[in-house]
Amino acid sequence: MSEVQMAAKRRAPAKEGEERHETIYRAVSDAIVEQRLKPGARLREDALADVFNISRTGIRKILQRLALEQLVTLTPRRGASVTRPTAEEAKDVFDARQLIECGLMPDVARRIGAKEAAELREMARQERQALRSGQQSIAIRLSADFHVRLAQLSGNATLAEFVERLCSRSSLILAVYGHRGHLGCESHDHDDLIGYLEAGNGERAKSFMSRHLKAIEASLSMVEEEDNVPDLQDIFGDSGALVKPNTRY
Amino acid sequence: MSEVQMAAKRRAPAKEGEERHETIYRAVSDAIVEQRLKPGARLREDALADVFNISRTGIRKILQRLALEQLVTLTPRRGASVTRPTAEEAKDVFDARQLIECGLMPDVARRIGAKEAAELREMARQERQALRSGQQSIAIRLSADFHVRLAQLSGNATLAEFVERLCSRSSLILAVYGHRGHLGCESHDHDDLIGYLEAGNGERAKSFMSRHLKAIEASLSMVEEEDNVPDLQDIFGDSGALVKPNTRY
DNA sequence: GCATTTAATATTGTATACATGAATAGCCTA
DNA sequence: TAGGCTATTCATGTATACAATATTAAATGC
Repeated sequence: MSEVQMAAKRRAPAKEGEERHETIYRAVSDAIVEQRLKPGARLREDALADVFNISRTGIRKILQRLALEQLVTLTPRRGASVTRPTAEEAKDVFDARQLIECGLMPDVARRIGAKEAAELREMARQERQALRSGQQSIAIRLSADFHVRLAQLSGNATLAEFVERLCSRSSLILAVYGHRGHLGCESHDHDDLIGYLEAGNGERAKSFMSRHLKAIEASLSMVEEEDNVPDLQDIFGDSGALVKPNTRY
Repeated sequence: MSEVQMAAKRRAPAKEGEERHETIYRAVSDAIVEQRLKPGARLREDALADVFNISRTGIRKILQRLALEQLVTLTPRRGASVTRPTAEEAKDVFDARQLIECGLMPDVARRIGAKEAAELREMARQERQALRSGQQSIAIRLSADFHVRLAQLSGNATLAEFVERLCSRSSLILAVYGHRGHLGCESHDHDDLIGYLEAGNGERAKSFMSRHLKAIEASLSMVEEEDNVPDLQDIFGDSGALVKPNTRY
């Protein structure tokens, strides 16, 4: 049993229904964002229900929420699986982040205070630490958290929620298209950004954020991964016929 | 089972589950957007289940989706009701529209063709017609449809979806804070906008959209409606003590 | 031996029954 | 008669049973 499952089970008994569902939602969401559940992975209702000790009813509710956030894909009569973002979706997501996150920087610069800046620095520190200790998945999530917190500081809850969704999906995109060893966010980018914001320089922060996001996007290798069930005919073509069947499988 | 229910069941025939749910979702969503279901209205699961001849299970699924889109508010153990947007939410929504819709105009101007322009003009025409014939609720929805279609033309599905949600919520905001007789969108604004877009003048379209949205927002009367259970202490304060109890209620 | 059809199995879709908690009405008391 | 308490009613939360469909395995024909 994985750590997620164990943790969830330990937490399971003493919680009220409402909070319980939220906990499970976070557990699944985190597992996806941190790539412990990889794109394409099937999420069977029974299995999840067993793991979290609730009935399928509750699981379905959570899966639907995740589906609306586009972290999982719900195929009728086929069930749920972790979304595998396409290259086009990846482009859309990063374009959206350019528009929204950059657009928010002036507002953030206007509203940020010493307390908020300190909080952000602490988040950036944790992120660096995770990177140093090789916990790349954790680092990805912390990075997303940083961007979300930033958006929240703009004071616009609606746009902050959009950014939250975009960051979740970005984590998924990084998980699929990112190079191992080269995490999206450069180590000190976030600290630099905080500096500009704290100095009240919204425009500087805006252009920095733009470059920051462009850098992340540029670091991706946008090759669509093979299907789970690859079209062998397509892969081997005629040459495949030259090989005896059982030498490969 | 009563005869009425039997008859209704016979009537409800040929749709597949998937499509059926989508139909019901649209029915409820439209009713909310068109103000046939007013903010604050309770949406009892049994009642909806009866109306649409499905079990509460399906209704709950739909209510949850609407809740995630913030068209309905789900209060634990109290059920669902049509969301009553606060003034702050209204501001957030219109700020978000400023950022996103205006930001999309250059893209739209680049991608729009004769066919798309014609389609938009037809939508604008229908909207004017609805206005002329006094169908204000319909006009509000058509206006939202116009803005959504526009966003879709940008080619960014993610941002288009955001705009869709913002427009739905805007309809709710208009329903609550809008003056009767003064619909948000001026009659010919949309036609003018199409002109700029078709001319490929993205920057002009952008600034026009900005003014257009500002005009809508400015037309609202942002007075929060009284609560269902007003805080009398807060309202009357000390002066309330000077009045004999039974002269007011 | 391979392909195609058919049976078995597994998984999701839907409805319903029961449990839990909230709102309400009636009752009792002061 | 007003205030508070209790019992009833009503609505939602949750689990489970059953139905429908997809997947897998087996069997049969070519």
